[in-house]
Amino acid sequence: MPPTLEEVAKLAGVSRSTVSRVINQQPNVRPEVRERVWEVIRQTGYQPHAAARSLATRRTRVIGLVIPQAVTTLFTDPYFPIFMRGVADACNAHNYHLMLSLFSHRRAQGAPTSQDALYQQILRSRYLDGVVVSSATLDDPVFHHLLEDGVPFVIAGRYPHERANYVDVDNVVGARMAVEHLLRLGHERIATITGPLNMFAAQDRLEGYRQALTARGIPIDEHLIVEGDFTEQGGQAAMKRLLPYRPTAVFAASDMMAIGALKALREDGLRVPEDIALVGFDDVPLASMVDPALTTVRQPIEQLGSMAVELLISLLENPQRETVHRVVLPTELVIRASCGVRVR
Amino acid sequence: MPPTLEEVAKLAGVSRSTVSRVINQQPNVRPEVRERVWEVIRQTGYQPHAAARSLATRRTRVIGLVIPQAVTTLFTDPYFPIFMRGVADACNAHNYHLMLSLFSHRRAQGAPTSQDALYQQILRSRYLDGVVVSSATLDDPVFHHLLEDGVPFVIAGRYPHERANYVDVDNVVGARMAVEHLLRLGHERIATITGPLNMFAAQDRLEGYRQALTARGIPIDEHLIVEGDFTEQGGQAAMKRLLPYRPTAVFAASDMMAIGALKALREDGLRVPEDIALVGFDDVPLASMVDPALTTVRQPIEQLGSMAVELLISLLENPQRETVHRVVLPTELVIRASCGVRVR
DNA sequence: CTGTTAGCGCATTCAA
DNA sequence: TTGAATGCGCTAACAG
Repeated sequence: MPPTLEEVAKLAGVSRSTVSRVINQQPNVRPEVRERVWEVIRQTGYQPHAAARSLATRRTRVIGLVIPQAVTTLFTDPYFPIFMRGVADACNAHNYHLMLSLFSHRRAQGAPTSQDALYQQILRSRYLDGVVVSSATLDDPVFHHLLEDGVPFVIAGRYPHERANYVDVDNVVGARMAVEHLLRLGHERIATITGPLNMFAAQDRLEGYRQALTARGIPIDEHLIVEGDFTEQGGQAAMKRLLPYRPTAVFAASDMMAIGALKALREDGLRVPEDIALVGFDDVPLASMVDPALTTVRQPIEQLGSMAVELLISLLENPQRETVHRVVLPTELVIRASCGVRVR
Repeated sequence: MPPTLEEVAKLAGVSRSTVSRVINQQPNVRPEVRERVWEVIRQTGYQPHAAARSLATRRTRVIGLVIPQAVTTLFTDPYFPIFMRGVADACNAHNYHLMLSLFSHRRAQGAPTSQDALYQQILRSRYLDGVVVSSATLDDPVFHHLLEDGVPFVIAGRYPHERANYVDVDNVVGARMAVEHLLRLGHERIATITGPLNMFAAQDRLEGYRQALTARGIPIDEHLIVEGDFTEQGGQAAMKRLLPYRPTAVFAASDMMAIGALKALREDGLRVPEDIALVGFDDVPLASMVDPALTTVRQPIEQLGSMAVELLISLLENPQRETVHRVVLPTELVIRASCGVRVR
């Protein structure tokens, strides 16, 4: 049996309150007493009981990372682990713990509980001080529940609700930079493979594509816009549908889709970048390792995760419910071989 | 303010105990009373307070997934997300929650706390009912702490401690099958790129390699054994070191290393499988997508995660501390193009 | 500066 | 079958 506050107090010859003050770094404890208490804490290996503390303080120091409908994407795309590392690092740095809520597409066999019920349970049982939501679709019910239950939350990705705090990357500008680069290289028939359009990230990248072309006075050809799903297979399939329309360049809204497109082009005997230029988005590690190396838009994925957590924590620790916080991180064009520019 | 047991009891016109019995599915409540209480629970949206419940029951229904020294590997290798999906699914299925403890290699800036201190804190604060440990090295201090604190735990991967429960895949047999396959194809100068040898999985795969050769009466040539680190870059570097010794076939202990090796071979102008045969391990999604498609050893990664959780839960729910549980899942040779067999 | 007191919300004896 | 009483381990007023 691990020691309790009570026991530590007895051993140190003080009251529980004093020990409590010591472990909570509160003032108003005589230095020598403080030292004596620390000594006992060290010797006994005392550690406060999390549940007891939570019950008293009404805070858990646990934040949840909610990833709704864990589509296959998440597990093929390197985005996810990198993002999570950012999240985990920030939690560690601030002494918070991380609860992971992944909801698989398929209903778990043993559980009669729906994803919706699981949300409710986790959110309302007050396991969590706050929540980071990632990769949700626009209409995900989690937002409804979060708002209704008044759970503080931060979204990784834009979300246009008046009470939604979020951290996002500048998808519009990133995509525009990519397409502008292709335009500069002389391309005019530029196609795009979008992400699933029920996600804002996908919508925003498409918007960037549109803006770049429009600014150049090039009319949008809807045949050159095909919806993908952020996966490699999706990119490959989308590219096949694009081929009949003979684009000279393609902007894929994710690196994995670009890699899929690369495959489709190869199968069709087309060379990249000689016959067709290709640009991706994300700059995942794989992007620089494929042949030809992918020109792409780098987004600070890990930082996105850290920032989301840090924003959430700042919300938790100074509750200024009035203001809504939004952060947009910049993206950066990384030029490699696949767009046809000769790199040194 | 969410409702408490007390309030529900009042509304239903019964005592707290009765409501408690109802939510905990206990017998000895008159059906009509039970129904009345449920009705109030539904209407109020009552949900038990996790911390209060934990304090009383001394159980949290939270299990931890501890991944020590989150080396880069974890975030490039698709192994990790797939494993985690298995873990998360099993948790959802059994109504447990998942706490993720990732410890980054680099010390988080804000935190003066060492990884060791973080372990202590998480384990001893009784946030967790039990722990699944993955990807630990042999000498990781977490094992010491777990045993000392008496926290129930299951390791994903073999661990030869008398009190250690684990779930593993049959790395030895898997590796042996891979090498035997190469032997059958007529190869005799078979090299291997191992994983980091401070992990049992790496050791075991090397052992399988040795067994296959020895059984065939082929002496082990230490020049043909090079240590990698499970990453693509590591595989590439290892392959380069191997080239002077002119193997005719290579068994890489992970697919990512095999892909790295592929790259090194290409750079050297060698064709796979014509000039040199290549076999990997894992069967990650990427394995079937590279060119040539990788012959590899499939391990049931997702199942490994689920089984680890299920074993842990069974340990938690029927505490038979005497017995130690060990599960070894089978592996399977998947023959594709990179080994030089013509596939239909 | 320190101790006493009173909950936090629930499960669980024990009586009735 | 039900209710009243007790305590899980801690924090936070409030006195002193």
